[in-house]
Amino acid sequence: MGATKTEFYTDEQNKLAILAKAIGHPARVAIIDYLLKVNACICDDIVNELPLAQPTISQHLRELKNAGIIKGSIEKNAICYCIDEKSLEVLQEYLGSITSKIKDKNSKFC
Amino acid sequence: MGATKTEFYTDEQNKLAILAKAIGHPARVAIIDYLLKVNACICDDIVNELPLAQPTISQHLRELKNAGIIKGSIEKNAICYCIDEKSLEVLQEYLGSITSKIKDKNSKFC
DNA sequence: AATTATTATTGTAATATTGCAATATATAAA
DNA sequence: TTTATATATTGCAATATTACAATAATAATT
Repeated sequence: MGATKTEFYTDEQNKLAILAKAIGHPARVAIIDYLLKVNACICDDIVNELPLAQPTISQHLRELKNAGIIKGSIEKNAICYCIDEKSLEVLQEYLGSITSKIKDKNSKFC
Repeated sequence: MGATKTEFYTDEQNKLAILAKAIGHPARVAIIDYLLKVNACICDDIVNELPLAQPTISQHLRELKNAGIIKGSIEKNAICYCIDEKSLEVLQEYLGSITSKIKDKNSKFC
């Protein structure tokens, strides 16, 4: 026990869960916010911005990257990270479809 | 170590992370999908729908409820769960603001 | 080549999550 | 009141996540 039964769910359900999970930590929300604020790619500035050690930031960046939320490219001797809006749109559209479905049906069930 | 440094982040960052985290498990995505499919409130039908034991479902429902994603009301001798679109909209709008910001700036940084 | 700066990896401790059996609770029906 | 039905709680084992120190790897600079 203890392990998620990934194989039971649809690919879409798993994909959405992976995306949401990646955003599901305040440090990673803060990283996303920071990447937006500075308008682009940042490297170890994040380490100075957040109260976390460099390996921890690196770990969070990897998780965001694995989920497809950010992408990184080599820039001089640093790595340049920025947001990949495509995957965020997937999640956004999912949420949008839910809220619009509920509104369409104007359901007042509970 | 091991504990998230919640107190450092803004309330909004923590709130968004809690919402996203709640969606960040395929079982909970499946529960949301099912609640939508049957168009309303469901009780232990979820237990028959998903490959998880009743206590596990109950636990996932509690997490969705704590995050404000679903709400439950007592209905006969069962409890009637359905989606509370308000909190999903918060997350949706956050994601929307990100993607539109990126598109506005038409940034090609990496 | 040695130094510096930036990011990644490894190992590990603390904590959190996932899942379930067993049990408890609560309400409806008999 | 007993029985059946639906949901919640507790306790526990397995697994995953979070965070960091130490170290490695990589690339630019001197």
